[in-house]
Amino acid sequence: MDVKTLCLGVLSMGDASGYEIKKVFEDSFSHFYVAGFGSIYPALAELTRLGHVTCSNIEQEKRPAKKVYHLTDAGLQAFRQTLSGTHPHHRVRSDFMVLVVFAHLLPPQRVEQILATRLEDIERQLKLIDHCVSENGQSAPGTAFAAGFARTVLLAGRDYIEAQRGELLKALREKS
Amino acid sequence: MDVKTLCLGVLSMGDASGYEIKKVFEDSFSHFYVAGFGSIYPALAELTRLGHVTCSNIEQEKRPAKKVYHLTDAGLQAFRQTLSGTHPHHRVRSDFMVLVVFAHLLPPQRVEQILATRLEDIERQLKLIDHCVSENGQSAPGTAFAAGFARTVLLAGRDYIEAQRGELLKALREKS
DNA sequence: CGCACCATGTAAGCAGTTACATGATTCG
DNA sequence: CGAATCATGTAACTGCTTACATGGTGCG
Repeated sequence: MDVKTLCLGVLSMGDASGYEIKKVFEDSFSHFYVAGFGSIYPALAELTRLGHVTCSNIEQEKRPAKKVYHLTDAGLQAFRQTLSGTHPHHRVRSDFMVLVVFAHLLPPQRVEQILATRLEDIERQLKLIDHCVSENGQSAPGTAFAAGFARTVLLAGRDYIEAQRGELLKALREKS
Repeated sequence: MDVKTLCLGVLSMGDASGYEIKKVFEDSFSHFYVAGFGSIYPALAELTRLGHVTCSNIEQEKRPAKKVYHLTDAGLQAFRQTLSGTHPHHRVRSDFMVLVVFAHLLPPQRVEQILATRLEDIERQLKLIDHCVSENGQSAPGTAFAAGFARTVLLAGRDYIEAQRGELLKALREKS
């Protein structure tokens, strides 16, 4: 699953500019996919070349002109095709977990800070999800399921850290 | 956090060959970091060049010779340094979530299969973690914390899918 | 007056994946 | 007898990140 495919997905929910697509990535997809301008703009150019999207230049007053992209039938078909052939991977790459595993090589104070930072990040993501859910009144059924899934998993992680942080720090302080 | 750093981490737990390091990645780290031979072998070569590890050729009977790597003091110091400067990111890249969000574009049967596959993957990872925990009697305190965290999060995800799958499929079938 | 937001792009570089290449041993 | 395990590596490719480049508007 690449950025091109995700852009098709965003555009299947309505026309948008590259800048607006980036915002959807940040606001709604950030808990399972991250992408910056450096990958989105080239992806949109390539999709235009392939005929999966069309592009209109929209002049604006008191604002820079923007390029609004629109999903074509061929694009929607290609998106469906890609979804059909995609295995439901779910990969985590967590520096947080690495830091925790090797916590005994760090000052306990630093470990405390790592846990606190992780909790803050979780809280931020929870707020993002709640905001999305309250804003998009009736969206696709999958969106609600995905939001609920993410919420549940984040809450479980938060509660675990809060419940076990004392134990971990005690063990680390005892060993040193 | 790159593969080089992770290799230093594995070697901080004891000498190992590239092949054995790969097994540690698969058995113990797979739920938060994935790496293949194509990144591990070049990483070890680079670490040797940097003096972070030393390498001994060990001939074996009825088995190919292997290169056993050993962490140097400089290597451990470099590892600690890297850990100190690493922000505890926790990024998820989930094709599963993408598929769920756009479930309304797929046949309900396929969605059912996606959820089932995800449940199988979770079950597999849970078994891996339980196996690691039971094998490594008394490891570092961070390892136990990390295993518990991963376990908790996986269980929460599994339970959510099991509780909500019926609702999702009902909604999808109603719309089509 | 400085920062954040709106808006689009390019180019260099890096990390990691995938495929290829080789070959003995052991187990079912 | 075929598949899995043990064992190491290279090379091409891909996909993404980061930094650069530009510039008007609105807010505190």
